[in-house]
Amino acid sequence: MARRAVSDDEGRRPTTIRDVAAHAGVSVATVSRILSGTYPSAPATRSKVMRAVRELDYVANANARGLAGASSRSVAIIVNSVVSPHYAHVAQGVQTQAALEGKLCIVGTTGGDPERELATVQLMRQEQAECVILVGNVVNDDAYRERMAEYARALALAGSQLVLCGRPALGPDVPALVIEYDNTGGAHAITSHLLSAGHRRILFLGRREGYTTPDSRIAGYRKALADFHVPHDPGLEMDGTMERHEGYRMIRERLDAGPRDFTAVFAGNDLIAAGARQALREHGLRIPDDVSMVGFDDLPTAADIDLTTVHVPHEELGRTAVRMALEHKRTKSGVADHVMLGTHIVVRDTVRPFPAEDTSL
Amino acid sequence: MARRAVSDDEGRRPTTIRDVAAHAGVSVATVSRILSGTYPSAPATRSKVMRAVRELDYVANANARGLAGASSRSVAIIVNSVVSPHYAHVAQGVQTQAALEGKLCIVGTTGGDPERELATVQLMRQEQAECVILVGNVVNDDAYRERMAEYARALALAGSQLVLCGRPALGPDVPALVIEYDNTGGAHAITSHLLSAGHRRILFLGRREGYTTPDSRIAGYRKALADFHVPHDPGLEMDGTMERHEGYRMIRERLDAGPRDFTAVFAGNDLIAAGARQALREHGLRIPDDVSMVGFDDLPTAADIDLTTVHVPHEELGRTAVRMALEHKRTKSGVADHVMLGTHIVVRDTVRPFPAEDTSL
DNA sequence: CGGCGTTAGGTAAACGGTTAAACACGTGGC
DNA sequence: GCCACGTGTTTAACCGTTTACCTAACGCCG
Repeated sequence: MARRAVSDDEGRRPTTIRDVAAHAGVSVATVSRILSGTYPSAPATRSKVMRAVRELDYVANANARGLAGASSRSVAIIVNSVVSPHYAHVAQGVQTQAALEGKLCIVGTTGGDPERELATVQLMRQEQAECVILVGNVVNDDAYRERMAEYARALALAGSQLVLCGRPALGPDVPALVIEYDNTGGAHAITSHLLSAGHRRILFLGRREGYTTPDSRIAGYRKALADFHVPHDPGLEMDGTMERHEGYRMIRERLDAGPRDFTAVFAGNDLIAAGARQALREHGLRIPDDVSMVGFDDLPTAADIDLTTVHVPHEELGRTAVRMALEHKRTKSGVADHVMLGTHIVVRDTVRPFPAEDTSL
Repeated sequence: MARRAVSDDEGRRPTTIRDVAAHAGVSVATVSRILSGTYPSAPATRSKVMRAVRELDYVANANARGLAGASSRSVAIIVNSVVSPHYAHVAQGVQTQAALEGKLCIVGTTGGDPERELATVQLMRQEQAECVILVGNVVNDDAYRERMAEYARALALAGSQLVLCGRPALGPDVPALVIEYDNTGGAHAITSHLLSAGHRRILFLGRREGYTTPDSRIAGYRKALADFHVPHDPGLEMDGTMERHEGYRMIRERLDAGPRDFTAVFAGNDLIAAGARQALREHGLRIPDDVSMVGFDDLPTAADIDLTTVHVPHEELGRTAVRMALEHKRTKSGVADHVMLGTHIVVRDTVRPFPAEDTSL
């Protein structure tokens, strides 16, 4: 008794495992076993089944499979935006490693809105994602952190795993993995690079109090100043977000406000650097002849403008996130749950020595 | 009769709709109906249920939901690579529109390998994606096309929908939507821009015979030459893929091979342009003073290097793909199934007039 | 006061797989 | 000749929802 006696060709029900079983003359269970591969089976049966699968062009229904308890699911990644190169490269790493492990990758974007981020995590929980990877910069707020910790616990309870990628840990007993990279160290190194070249008035572009990434970058900047015994002038730190046009705006405003009072620029990331560079050039200032400049991230754009910058292992960040999450789920919490990847500076051609009038070093 | 009498706190089964029903003192069906919202319900019952949901932190299992026939599923996008800006921007559009329609977005990458692309489509079919969006450049091969047509039919049969985004149609009776943009027109326009400025020897970078995107761009280039009665010199077309380092290589090889025999460069896309620009500068050639240059795509990098280029509506491409697919599924094939989005040139600062010695125009 | 439309909620059958347990069927040991 | 055994397959019980169908309760009117 066919479920549908009508013979309309259009809306025909897709082939199920039952159809395959019938076509091959075996039971449904046998087909399932042979397809999962995880069971002994007679070669003759096997080939019968495979032929049926091919002839009917059968593919298993992932929903049914997931429901029935077969584990292979998917990996979720949540980013601010797909077009931002920083996120894109991490996403690429996640995608690569996920494919390697035979899982697929569902992405959500938040546009930087913590509310949407929280909501998206819930969505991924619904979706039964094997792990949920949260990437990058976020507001550093207690209430937010507490909510996220709650979600981490909910995910763990559902057999999933929260991974924080490029952002600090939530707290000591929150079941989340953390993959960081050394923002402060990188910022310290590249600021030192400028200081060693003799620069003393270094403009920092992209401060944003209460946001994890700029906060730790500026911390490295300040520490380097202190190490070189250069007095810290808060007036040299400009507020702004990590976008190209913000870099443009900040330089613009600075130069419009009065005479130039800096010899070098530390852009919070390479995008800001690109925007800042354009504004500087529009003001007739050449890099590095008139002003030295460094950035952060080592995005492709840095190569275009020959920018000395800090290399961040974006793809490895993403790959490691997936690898660790899956590993952690296999061997229940045997491995480390917090790693810090290194950064290093990439010297190109945007820094010139500056003859220090005051060699207090 | 609890499924598990053991009281281990760790591996507790996640809460199901049954738990919610029990906790609220109603039946499972009622909970389901109230959560889907699509049913009358007494306010009292409603609030009881909502409270239970909140107290138990319940989220529905998407697999079960999908299995049981609730339609809201997900949108799949398949791209060459997430980090390539071209794909990233389309992906952003897809992601945006999907979120707007309340669906989430699963992505697959192919690395440009047709085999992997085919495999990924199968994966998405398993996953019950509402539509499968294939983005961008691909080999133009009959066998491949036939296989993809097969998959399009399989998807349609399973209630899904194949969408080709930025690539030509498969054939007249293949159930696939096509969202294209005007490669040939854009290439024609920007080549004309160079020709109008007096350039006659225009080097084309990034020919790749049998690939849809470069093929149609070079077609526009040739047509513009013909329209201006400029003899076509195949020696001015250089083979290469659409990557930055390829642009660098091509210029490098050209200039190493002999004296410069072109006054302008048409880079197959902006990435090639960026690479080519670097190679030209290393040879002491300035843009646009010594050599004019144009690109294609209008990626962010084009703004960095002030490149005159062709704007492609990447995000809109992605958004339209999702919108049309979903629309098409609602109103069975009422709407158009093939649209061509326009392109236009963006004039920046990489083209200078070239005093023509031969004004055959 | 009994019949009836309406409304809110319950019952149970799918959905398409997986998998533990039962089973059929030679095979070799005693 | 009987039994324990291993191999390959089937049977049937789930997995967590949705939803078609049914029922209880409640006015309302003749």
